[in-house]
Amino acid sequence: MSASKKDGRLKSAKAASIYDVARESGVSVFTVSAVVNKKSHVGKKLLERVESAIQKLNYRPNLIARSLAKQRTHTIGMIVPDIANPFFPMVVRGAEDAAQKHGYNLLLCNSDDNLDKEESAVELLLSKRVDGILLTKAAEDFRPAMRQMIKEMNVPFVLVMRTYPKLTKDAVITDDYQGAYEAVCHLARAGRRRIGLISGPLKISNAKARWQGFHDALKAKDLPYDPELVVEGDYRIESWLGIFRPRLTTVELPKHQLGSEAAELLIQRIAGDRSKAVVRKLQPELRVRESCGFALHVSRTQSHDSSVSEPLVRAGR
Amino acid sequence: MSASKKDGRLKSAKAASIYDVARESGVSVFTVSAVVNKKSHVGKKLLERVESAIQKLNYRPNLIARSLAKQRTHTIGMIVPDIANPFFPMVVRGAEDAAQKHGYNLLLCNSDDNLDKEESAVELLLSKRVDGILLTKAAEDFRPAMRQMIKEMNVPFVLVMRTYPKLTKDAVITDDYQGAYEAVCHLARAGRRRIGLISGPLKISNAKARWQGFHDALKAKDLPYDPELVVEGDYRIESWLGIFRPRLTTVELPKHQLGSEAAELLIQRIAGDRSKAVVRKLQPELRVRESCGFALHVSRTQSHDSSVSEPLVRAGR
DNA sequence: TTGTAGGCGTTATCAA
DNA sequence: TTGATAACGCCTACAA
Repeated sequence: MSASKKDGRLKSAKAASIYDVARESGVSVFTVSAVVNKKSHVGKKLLERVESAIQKLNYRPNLIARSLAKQRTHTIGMIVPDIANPFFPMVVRGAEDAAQKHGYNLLLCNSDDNLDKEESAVELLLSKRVDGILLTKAAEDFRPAMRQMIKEMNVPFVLVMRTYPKLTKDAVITDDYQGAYEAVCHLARAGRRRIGLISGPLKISNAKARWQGFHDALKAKDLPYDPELVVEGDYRIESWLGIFRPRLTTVELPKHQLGSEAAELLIQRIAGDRSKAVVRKLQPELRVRESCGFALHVSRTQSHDSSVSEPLVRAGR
Repeated sequence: MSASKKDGRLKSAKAASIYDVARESGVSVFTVSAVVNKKSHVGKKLLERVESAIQKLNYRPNLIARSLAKQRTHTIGMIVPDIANPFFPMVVRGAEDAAQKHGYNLLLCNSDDNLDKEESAVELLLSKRVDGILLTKAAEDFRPAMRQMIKEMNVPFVLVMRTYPKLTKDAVITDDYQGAYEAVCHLARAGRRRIGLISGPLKISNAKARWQGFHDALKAKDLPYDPELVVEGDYRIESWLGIFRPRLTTVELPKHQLGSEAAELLIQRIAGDRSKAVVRKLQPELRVRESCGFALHVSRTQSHDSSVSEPLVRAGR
């Protein structure tokens, strides 16, 4: 009676259930459940029998059934505009790291910044009974129907990169204005007088905020604003940027942190935290490079992210 | 009896179930189920009653319960080494597109090319009863325990980017040898004599295959092999590459296709296709740039992917 | 410490 | 065309 042969027979059969284990070890399902979940003390004898039965049948708890019984899936839904857009992988990674740490998994959806896709993704995630949703936006704004959903939703919801004034939901965003402002100030202090900006499309609120910070800082420092030095690039430009000579001074968005903080916040809510909604503003990191004349590294966050950079401020001579 | 008030009350309550809908509309759960799934003809009267009840209660089928009953989750598990590695986002996007098209979702895991994490990810996915698994590898090889699991697994399994000789499982990989070989031949035909290679770490089989193709092609074309012209970069180098002047000729891996074909294959298996395992070798696309003296675009695949490039062959003068 | 039985929200079988 | 009712695999009072 070689086990391998027996296993071979069972191969294409259904996976063993808690009942199979109970039968095999001659105990009740309760006992098996207690063993599997390490709850309630189980006598040594039974424990051993159950454990060997589990081994023998290669039993693996069915998390779907557990989810149904406990009304918890330990799954987080994450909607991003496009995972292939270089901005998001690190955000997703941050979220996954935090999720993983707390025993959660990520169900990933791409919305292409298309409001219909976004809505149906939310619908789907709700039907799949995820414990919470991370909604990441790049360009498009919220549609009334979506705002309504978000408001009435009774599963936790954390917005990433976007929010709107009257929203009473959690959000994790970057302090774009401040990041640009400080970058300009820094360059000005370094004696630069012709400071330019490479940013994303100005119709996007983040890019607009950056421009505003850039603009206000110039004014504060009594420097001229020269439209010629403002480039409204698309986001793909960013991965160029580290190799220009002289290398450009940039403002790095804490992408990994963006994802991980959002996930942490979400998980806190899932755990039952009913305190007032928060909007967490993350500070970008100024990465000073040769373009500003000397190498100084000002770290304002403990960002994980150091591979790809979000372009922002550039100094000419 | 304003509906909004009633909804307000129900807000933090549990979501409506099929029983609630049945009660509300005075029919059996069967009828509701039939309406929801558009199966079995339901009389016009009942249909209307059920539909309005669904509307009123904001009923949303519980896909967890459905999964348990149907033994299908419509979820695919996808394991990647690191979504933040620029190679993978497009692969994941390809998989997601194909999955989405067939009504599947993606549960994403990062393995960091760490065999323990990889194994526990597989375990978890199996426990979550995903319908199939997409395993993407970059560097590490398969561990015996893993090979065993893959072999005995009774959920479909498609390997991406890696396989091994005796494996009798589906895989989608790139024809690295051929890609490099043809690129060199092309450059040689264009009259180039000093041809160099920028590749990934040579301990990785793909990079090795590329080097081999590069090497063999040089030999076939009677060109000298100069170790000085071979750079063993890491993969991050690739996103630089489009802006060098003269721009380098590269071999693009069909990343999106890699993901989508793998997912399509997997879904086919999930649907019950029991035919012999296949190893699909995707042909890379040679992107000819100034570095080879003229601009010709040779397309060998219908790859979606045109944003970031996988560096490969470079011609000097 | 261990067992029994009901519930979680669907689908599916078999009658009516 | 509809309606009961038993799975699906797990958790969890409540009992023993």
